[in-house]
Amino acid sequence: MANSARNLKIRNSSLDEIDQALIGLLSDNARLSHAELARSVGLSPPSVAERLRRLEEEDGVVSAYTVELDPKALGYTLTAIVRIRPLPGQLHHVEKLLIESPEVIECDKVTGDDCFVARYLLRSIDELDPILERIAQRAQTSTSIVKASPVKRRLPPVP
Amino acid sequence: MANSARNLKIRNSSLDEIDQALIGLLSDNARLSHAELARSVGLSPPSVAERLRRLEEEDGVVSAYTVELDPKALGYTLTAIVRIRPLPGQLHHVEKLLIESPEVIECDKVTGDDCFVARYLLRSIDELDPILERIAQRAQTSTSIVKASPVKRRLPPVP
DNA sequence: AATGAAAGTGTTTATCC
DNA sequence: GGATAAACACTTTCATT
Repeated sequence: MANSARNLKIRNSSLDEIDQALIGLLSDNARLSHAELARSVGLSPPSVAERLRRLEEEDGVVSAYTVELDPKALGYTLTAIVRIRPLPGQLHHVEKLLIESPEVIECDKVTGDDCFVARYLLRSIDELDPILERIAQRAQTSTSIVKASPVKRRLPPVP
Repeated sequence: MANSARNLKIRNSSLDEIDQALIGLLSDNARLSHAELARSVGLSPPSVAERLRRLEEEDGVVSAYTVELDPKALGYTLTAIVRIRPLPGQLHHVEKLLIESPEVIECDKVTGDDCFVARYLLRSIDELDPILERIAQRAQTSTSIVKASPVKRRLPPVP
């Protein structure tokens, strides 16, 4: 599976051009049929199905097919990146608070003075202060508002 | 489309339970067939197709179907979050450098002292210093290594 | 908004190379 | 690893409610 001998092959050499093409096509539209993919890469549909099975189950390179939602269309007009340094003894409370906040769409625990880096989706700037006030009881925070996203979330380079 | 009168409906009221269920099912597996989705939500396949068309084209809530790749399976063992403050006059050079670096999988331009927050995927810790050295000519940086991800990238809350 | 029917496509399994 | 063929399943369009 993902940690088998075959995996070493991927880390050390690379996926062939057809696998790369399949990943590229699916990253643009994960709902393309095997038949459509097959026409694009010049293989038969069963061959495409077998390659995808290997990418998913053997190599573990493809971990999921998912949907992207447009935050704006859902009314989220603002993204904030908040660095959070819990006060002594508050680390677990803070981590739990972040995990249980649905407006936190991503949170990493990092080295350095700031323990957490969280990404918040907000409906308006008015939501920010109450959120920070709640954390302020347990942590120091440093907030940045996202003005633009020069690199929107993209795939890891495929070797 | 995404900015029509219908969009106001979504911002102010909400998607119904079936639309929410469809989004939930597709977020787990974007390749589910209309037939499978229809069985799960208790509608016919053409009704599911029509609802998805509206979510995509009219509401603009569903913006894409995509694939997730496992960074580990591709040999990326480390994630770094780097805050970057360009030196005077270097802002555009720095932004271009970030956009053109494939190891940067996400970068936001933010308010505050740090101008950019970039997420790097690295094959080993040895890659970090050369990357930072290159930026150091044009910007001050502050680097955090990701130790854990209490909240992995998740969808915006659907009202 | 949703349905059923029908025509057109797509998927999957087995077999062969 | 890949192809073909055949049985089965799904998608899409349209008329209907």
